[in-house]
Amino acid sequence: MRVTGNTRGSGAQRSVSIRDVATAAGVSHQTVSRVINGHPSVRASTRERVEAAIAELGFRRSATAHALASGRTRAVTVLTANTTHYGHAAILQGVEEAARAASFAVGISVLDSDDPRVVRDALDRATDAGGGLILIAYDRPGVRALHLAPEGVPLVAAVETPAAPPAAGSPWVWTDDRTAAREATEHLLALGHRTVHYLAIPSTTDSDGGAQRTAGWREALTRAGAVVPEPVEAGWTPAGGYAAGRRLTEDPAVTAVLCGNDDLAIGMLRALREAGREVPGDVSVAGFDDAPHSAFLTPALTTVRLDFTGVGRACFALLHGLVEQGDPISPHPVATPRLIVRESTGPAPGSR
Amino acid sequence: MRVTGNTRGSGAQRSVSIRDVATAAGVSHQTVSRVINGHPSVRASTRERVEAAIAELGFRRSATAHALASGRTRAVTVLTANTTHYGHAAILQGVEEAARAASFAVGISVLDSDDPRVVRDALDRATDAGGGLILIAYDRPGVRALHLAPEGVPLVAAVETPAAPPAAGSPWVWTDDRTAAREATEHLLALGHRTVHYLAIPSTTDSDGGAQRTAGWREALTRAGAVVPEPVEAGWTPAGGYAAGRRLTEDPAVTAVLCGNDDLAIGMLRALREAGREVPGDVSVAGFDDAPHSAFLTPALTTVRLDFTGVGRACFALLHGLVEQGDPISPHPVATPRLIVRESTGPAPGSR
DNA sequence: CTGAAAGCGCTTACAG
DNA sequence: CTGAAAGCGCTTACAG
Repeated sequence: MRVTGNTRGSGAQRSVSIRDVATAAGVSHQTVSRVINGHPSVRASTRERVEAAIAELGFRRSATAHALASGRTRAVTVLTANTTHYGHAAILQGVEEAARAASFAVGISVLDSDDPRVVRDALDRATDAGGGLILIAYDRPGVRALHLAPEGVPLVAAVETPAAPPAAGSPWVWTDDRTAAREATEHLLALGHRTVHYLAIPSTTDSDGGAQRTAGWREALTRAGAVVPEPVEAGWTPAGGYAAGRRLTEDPAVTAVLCGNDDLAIGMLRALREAGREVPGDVSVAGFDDAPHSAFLTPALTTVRLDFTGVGRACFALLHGLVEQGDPISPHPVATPRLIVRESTGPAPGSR
Repeated sequence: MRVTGNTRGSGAQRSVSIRDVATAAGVSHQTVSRVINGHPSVRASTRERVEAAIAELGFRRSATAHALASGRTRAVTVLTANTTHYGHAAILQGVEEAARAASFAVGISVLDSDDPRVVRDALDRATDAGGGLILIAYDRPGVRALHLAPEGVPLVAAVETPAAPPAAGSPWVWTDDRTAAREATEHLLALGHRTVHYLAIPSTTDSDGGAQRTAGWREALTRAGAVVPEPVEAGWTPAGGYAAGRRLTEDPAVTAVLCGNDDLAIGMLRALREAGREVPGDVSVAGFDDAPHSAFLTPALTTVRLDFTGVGRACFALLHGLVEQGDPISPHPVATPRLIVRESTGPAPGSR
């Protein structure tokens, strides 16, 4: 869109440049540049005159010209497979919040599939804009983007809990899902359940030790000497949880189900209800996320609260440090997840 | 961030310019510009050479330089009060989808409050980037932004259903909430309920006839000769619906409640449950939105499906037409909402 | 402390 | 059909 040359009477139009300000203040455009960049070596009186002219003319620096001339784009773009899932949306919110505080613009680009061409194209477009990249690598498209991202582009990723401590310099942020899954499972075990079944979100870690949410669950089971059932992958949505849940409800031995996210738990709850099984009387259900509505479900959902907004903020902070001060990257987990016990989990049937 | 001058061995670095391509192809950078812009007057053989050079060097046009030189930024930024509410997130998804298809970048800026300074600041920052604006004006911050937006900046807004047909040239997109609310209310009335109570989301229309969702509800009631209870404003969240719901449940005359969105309905459902009232046996509840989990609640929620993604796509299409072809703006509603009857609504108690 | 010059990577007229 | 020149609105050294 044309942003130059059409100053309407209304005024809010961009068109006043650094040169206009310079003329009005009786200095060179150079000096105006120094003032807007907070350069120290400007006489106080000069600075004041320039600032007055800026205020009067309503000058705003062109982000475009600044980016081109300086080689630094004050922007990040987040690549994500989805904007409507609670976790993804909350991360975006966190990024935006932190970016705004630092006067960075935030772009968004959604990854439609994990087709390499699609992902590469998204990466290219995000890179074209200049600025850094934040990847939400919780799913296949995101992980693919992480693998395909070009060298040299500043980048931070929100990832699943890594199996092993990542190499220093890996620009990763995560929550400690393994511990969280273990605790949730232990909670269920302590309630007298013989074992805990697991409805998994799709795993993204093909090779290196598997998903840590799954690992934490398995660990708790193993420690307790419980049978470890086959985890069932259910996707991300309530519909997925429902479909997988219907199969699980056919097995009377199932008395406790841990779900990879709250949406899955909602589907599971529904499947249980249709099968005539009481929650938590017959079956206990726990989720992951603590989405805003989870506390208001009936039964209110026991779930692991994950600080997605914090993950978003941390991603931005890391990236910002990287591009502004050239900070060394240290991969790090963000705030520990916390188990919120509500109504959907209870004593195993016949355990008392 | 620095995007120039550091071509790592890995290659994916930006640094090859139009001039590099020109040299490689043995033409002027001018001609390269023509080729990448699809200008017709380039000899086929020349074009091929240039295209080969582009492919070989991995050239990508700098969006920044293009924007500065041409005065057109191929980008839109969406201003919204929230990214986690389903409706807002789905609109964003729709915008992104359409923008991607048109090779536009999409930025996002969240409006923290309706404080004019905050809103003006967000508007300024969004404008600095160049490109057009899409406002989600479903709430006070968004409506404030609509009022405060500078003239001359290309802009489209997703708005509540206007009370009167807007002036030609108003860059607005909406769903027909009035009809939708009327139909949902009629559905409840047809079930034998004496009247329908209304849990409202905050209205943004101060002056011009009030919220159309409310108006549609009122209209249905009036036509049926039913008592019109005072609508109760409940915010946007499940917590808000719950709080307002608790008050409503104290009134035994309440047998049907229409909620301004599904989150409110979830809170209402919870309040009813705690009060020991059956749904739909004692009280019927209907929502607005048809969020993905609404079909899986117990009871599954009767609700009005709103095509938020379609709204997002329409917003972009309008804006795109405006900035690219200078299309005249025609304000228009998007796909008609549809009532989805599920389990949470049923015959009035004692009506049969 | 401040200004004149050159340049960021493109596009836009203007010539030919 | 193609090239040389000027310019978009800034910043970055370089002088003084």
